[in-house]
Amino acid sequence: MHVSELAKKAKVTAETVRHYTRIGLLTADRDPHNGYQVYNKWALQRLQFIRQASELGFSLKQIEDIFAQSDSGDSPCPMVRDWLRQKVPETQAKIAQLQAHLVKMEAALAAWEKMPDSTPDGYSICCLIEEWQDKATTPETAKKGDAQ
Amino acid sequence: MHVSELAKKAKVTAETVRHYTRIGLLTADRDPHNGYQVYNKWALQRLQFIRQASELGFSLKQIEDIFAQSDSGDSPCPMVRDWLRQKVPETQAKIAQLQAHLVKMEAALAAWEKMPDSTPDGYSICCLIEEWQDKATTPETAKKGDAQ
DNA sequence: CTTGACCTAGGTGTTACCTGTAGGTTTTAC
DNA sequence: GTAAAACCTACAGGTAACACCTAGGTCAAG
Repeated sequence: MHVSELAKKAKVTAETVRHYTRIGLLTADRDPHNGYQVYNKWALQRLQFIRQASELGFSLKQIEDIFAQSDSGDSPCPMVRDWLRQKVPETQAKIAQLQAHLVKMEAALAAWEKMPDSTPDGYSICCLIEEWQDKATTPETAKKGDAQ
Repeated sequence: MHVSELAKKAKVTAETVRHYTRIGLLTADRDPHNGYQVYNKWALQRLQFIRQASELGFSLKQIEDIFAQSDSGDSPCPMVRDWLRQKVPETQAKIAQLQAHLVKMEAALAAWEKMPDSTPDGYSICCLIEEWQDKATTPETAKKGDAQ
């Protein structure tokens, strides 16, 4: 099958398929007739695997490593397990951060119902965002974990 | 103050300050003596604003727009409010997705305690990830049905 | 006067794609 | 029976939001 067909089957864009092919995550034969990329069913399986892993938060680089391990005849499972164990607390942290933001946003939206729009006066840019700086900057939730 | 001092005060890296300056989010005077960038307290305020907005999920592009609006004498508040209103459901969706992943990961880790590592056999790449494909993907989402 | 900490500019690297261009192929229309 | 429309392809370059690197200029201390 060609790029688009494979893409449809895996519910990704054709460009994504090309991207994965470019970086070597997928391999394809060439149709001698027109030079098109031709994928087989193993490519579909790999692609589905990539999407699964990707959705779980694995980077394409890591997925490449998994494939390399697998292709060299070793089980990638222990590696994957280790990564996942790391990912659990990371994901929890991300969720916590997003939830904090959500709370901020909702509080802000609620508060702003009563606040007038502030015209910039040289002191403040947008009271809507600055307001929170005072109340909302997390005192104990150090956000140094932002920089990855 | 120079780059590093400003960076320290806002708890970002000097590179970040330079980046924001390069793209015009921050402005600086030049020390005529040596050509160093010199920031004032308004720059610090803007930088803190950028960080606040950024953490709320605004892109630098959007922040640029907020500044442009603000600098042209109009209140950016209505714009910001609208964006935030959009962001709330988006954030909720992200949280839901992450939580789903978390559940998957934890379930997988638990299940894998009892599963053997699979050596690649040509059929499967890593059972640890593939296993879930069956359980975790929406059951009715049959992936055939292509009219080709 | 050298060491080390800081600064400059511009450039490439990163991640995971997306967009744009130029052209080949297949289908539909007359 | 051919010509335009519709759809496909490949490859180059762009995007966000920085980080890092090169190669050098500057400044206070020893």
